[in-house]
Amino acid sequence: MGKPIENPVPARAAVIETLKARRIAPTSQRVEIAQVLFARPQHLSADEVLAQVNRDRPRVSKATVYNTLGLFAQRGLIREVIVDPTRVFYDSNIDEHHHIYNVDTGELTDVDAAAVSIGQLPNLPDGTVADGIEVVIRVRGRNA
Amino acid sequence: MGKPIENPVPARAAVIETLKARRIAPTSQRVEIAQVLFARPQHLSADEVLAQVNRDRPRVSKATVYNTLGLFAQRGLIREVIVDPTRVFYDSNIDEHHHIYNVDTGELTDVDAAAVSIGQLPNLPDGTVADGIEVVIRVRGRNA
DNA sequence: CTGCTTGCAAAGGCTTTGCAGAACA
DNA sequence: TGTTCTGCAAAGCCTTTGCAAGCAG
Repeated sequence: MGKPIENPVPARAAVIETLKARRIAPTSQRVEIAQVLFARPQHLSADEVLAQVNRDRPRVSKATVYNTLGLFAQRGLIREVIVDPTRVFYDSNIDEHHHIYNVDTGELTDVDAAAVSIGQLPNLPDGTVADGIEVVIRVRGRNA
Repeated sequence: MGKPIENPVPARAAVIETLKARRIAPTSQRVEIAQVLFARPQHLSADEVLAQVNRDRPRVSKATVYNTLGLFAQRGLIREVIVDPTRVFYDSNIDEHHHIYNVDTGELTDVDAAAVSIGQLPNLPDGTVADGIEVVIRVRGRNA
């Protein structure tokens, strides 16, 4: 017979390796959160992550979700997307890309980096170094 | 002698015209707020506007500042800049341009639209229309 | 043991809201 | 007099923090 139920999206072992690679101790809570995030490329608010992680039963507290998302972002595992003044989105896709933000629905859509060509960067203030470029195309419609 | 103190930056009359042009009733509070905003192109948080308007004496309440900034933004008189999860900046310059945001200092700098060339836009989700494009270059340094 | 983690609850900071009184046409 | 606006205070939301208990090495 095949193996019993396994690989609860994505493989726990793979997630643990990812965390270790960034020098993040793979505690059970962090692994749970990472599994939700890396199930697929997506944009989730802290609250959505909290809800998904604890879908069936309590696993991680709110404080830990916030701390962990902050840690992951700081370590470059995920990316913070600031487009909505009411909440921060965490993007599990860290490949260079941009976003379309639907102001009416709150929906966030990816835009391939290649789809938006950016010319030479302007001069940055002295003493500063670029930390990232984000292009946000705001749209409205449908449920306007 | 010259005229007595006048033109408290910018001319009250000009501001009133600007408001009327957008069909905003020029109440004294709105005019006070508009004068602060349009004294020069700048980026201010609601709290900063509140402080400047009431610099010498109470003129406008916090609630009215928030309501008014929201109204001005909605009417296209100013622009909301979402780059910091802790507060919204209001930009009194509505000409097409982008921003450099210093994550460490919270400083916001303008980037001329011409300094960043954007290629053709990607396809927008159906039923939606572009509402604006914002390029944010995050930098860190100096007081890192 | 010693340091890192977690969780609960409280605190915080920004913004919105309810509603009564004021202002204006 | 009807409508719009303002201000105060309370409420709301998302996020952070303080601190004691839990865990891992």
